[in-house]
Order: sequence, then C-alpha cells, then structure tokens
Amino acid sequence: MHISAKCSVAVHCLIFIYEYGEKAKVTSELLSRSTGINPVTIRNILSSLKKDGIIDVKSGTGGATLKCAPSEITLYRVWKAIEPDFLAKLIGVHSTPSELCPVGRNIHDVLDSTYQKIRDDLSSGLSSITLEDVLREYHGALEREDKSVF
Amino acid sequence: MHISAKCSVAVHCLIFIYEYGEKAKVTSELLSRSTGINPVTIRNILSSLKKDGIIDVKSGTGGATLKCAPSEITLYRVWKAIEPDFLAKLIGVHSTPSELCPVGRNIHDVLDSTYQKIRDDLSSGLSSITLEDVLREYHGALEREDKSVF
DNA sequence: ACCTCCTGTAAAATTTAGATTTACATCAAT
DNA sequence: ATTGATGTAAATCTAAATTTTACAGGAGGT
Repeated sequence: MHISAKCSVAVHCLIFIYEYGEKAKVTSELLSRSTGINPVTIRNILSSLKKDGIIDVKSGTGGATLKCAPSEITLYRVWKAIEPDFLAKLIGVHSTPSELCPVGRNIHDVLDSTYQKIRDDLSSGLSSITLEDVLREYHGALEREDKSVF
Repeated sequence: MHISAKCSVAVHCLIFIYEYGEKAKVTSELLSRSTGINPVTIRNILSSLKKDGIIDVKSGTGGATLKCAPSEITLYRVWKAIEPDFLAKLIGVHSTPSELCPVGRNIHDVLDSTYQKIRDDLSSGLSSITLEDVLREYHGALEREDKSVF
C-alpha cells in the first residue's frame, strides 16, 4: 500500500471511531470490514495512532475511542504517527547513483536542497487540515447522500 | 521504485545531459552507470521525456540532448511527463472501502476534496522549480567539492 | 475462576508491483 | 554491410508489503 493510502486508511478509521466510538465497540475486525484492509494491518495502524496519543484502544476488552478533540488532530500528525519519515519517502531520491560520476556523487545533496521547499509546503499543508475539517466534509457528503435517496 | 525516486532519476539524467550532452554521446548505457538504474528503465524514462519535448534522442546513432532551455523545464513538467497522474499516486486514497458502510461509501469523495488543496500546493511548488535552479544547486555542489580537495 | 473476546506482535506464506534480463526489429553513420 | 544505439515487448526475478496464521496477555462477564 502506498504510504498515502495507508494514511487515508488511518483517517478512515478516525472518522469511523469519531462516529461510532462512543456508542459501539469499534474493533479492528469492524474497521477491517469498513476499510477493506485486514485486521492485522488495522491493528498496526491503530497501534501507531495510539502511541501518538490520538486514540485510545482498550486492551483486553477492545474498542477504540478518540483521545483528542478533532480540531487538535492534524493530518500532519496522523501521517507522522503512521510513518515518521513520510516526507523523505514521499519526495525522495534514488539510492543507487555512482560515486564515480560527478552528477551521481552530488545528486543527493542537490535534490535534497531542491526538494526542501516542497517538503516544507507539504508539511504546512498537512498541518493546516484537521480531522474537524475532514468530518465537516464527511457530514456534508452524508447529507448529499440522504437527499439523493428521496 | 517510488515515483518520486523515478522522477529524481529523470532529473539526474537531465543534469547529466545538460553537462555532457553536447560534448559527448550520452547513451542509456552511460546514464545507467551514472544513476545505477538499468538501461531499459533509463530508455523508458528518456522516452517519456522525449515525448514531452524536453529532450531529443537520436535514434540509430544514439545520444540525448536537451531540447529546451533549462529555465523552461519545470519539475512539474518532468514529473508529469514521467507519470501523468503522479498527483493521485502521490496523495491517494485506498481503493478497497466497503460500500455497505457510510464511511466507506464516502471516504473517497471526502478525502479527494480534502486532498485537493495539498495537491494544488504540490503542483505549484513543483511548477516553481526549474532545471535552471537545480543546475545552480549542482554547480554550487561541484564548487564545494573542488574546494574540499585542497 | 473460567470462559470469551479482543489486542498486540511475531513469523511464515503469499501476493504483487516493478525492476531486470533477454531479445530483437529498426535506424543512422562509417 | 557492419556497428552501435534506440524502442519495445515478453519473460523472469526480486523485493517489499500484505495477508495469513498463531499465540501470549489483558479485561470483563458469568
């Protein structure tokens, strides 16, 4: 799974947990069915989110709940929790250049400084979006869905 | 290879072609040795760059040369040439959600609109960087390299 | 206390996407 | 013609990651 898809799964889970976490017992099995991703991968994702303090997972009895206000959960935080060096993976350089070639020797330095601004922009973009924003979109989509039924 | 790494290889090739394309015959074999990527993949990359009009590759006798001024070659153009839907691949959504779940049914719409701004930022960031800028970095790195010898 | 359900991991098996290899038709210059 | 290169296509290989399987450990209900 592409790292961005993995983070999308994480957001999917967070929406689900926000919506149902208080009323029902949200297990990895349930999230697995909703996302289409197997339970072990879901547990790994939840585990990362838990370590970051974004959610709480009851061990033993099971069930996940949000531990933060949606407005405090930025996409940056989620991506970082799932994959600490997501920036380098997302905007990266090939690792095989030849040390014998002037271009090969320097390509890493050159592209790293070139990519820095892009990475920074990406970071601040992700930082500016919170789960609250995503939930707003989600509820909008739900409403449109309801209307289309009638 | 991650798509960003592939585009980095493309930029690597472009630097190489700029530096040596006029003096020497820059073949896929040569670029293969410099980048550490096999000749066929290099030829595929060159083929994409050629189709976009960024470079010219002499068929028959061989050798690649730039067809544009470095100032006209933006990173956006390069990435787009290599992978037309790189934005969706870079910032994407999992494709397996359940249609039976409200979250699953809507996650694609929700995240697509959420990601739109991020994708736009990324586009304009990549559009604002040209091969000219990269070459400037490269020549700076070369100078530092020379100095460190003495 | 026991039983059940779930988490948290680890290890093995499987998948799959992509790279590499191989092959060859085509083209241009010597 | 011969040589050396491109441009693809097809087969093979590889490596990364998911999925499967397995199991120890925790928490609550009976």
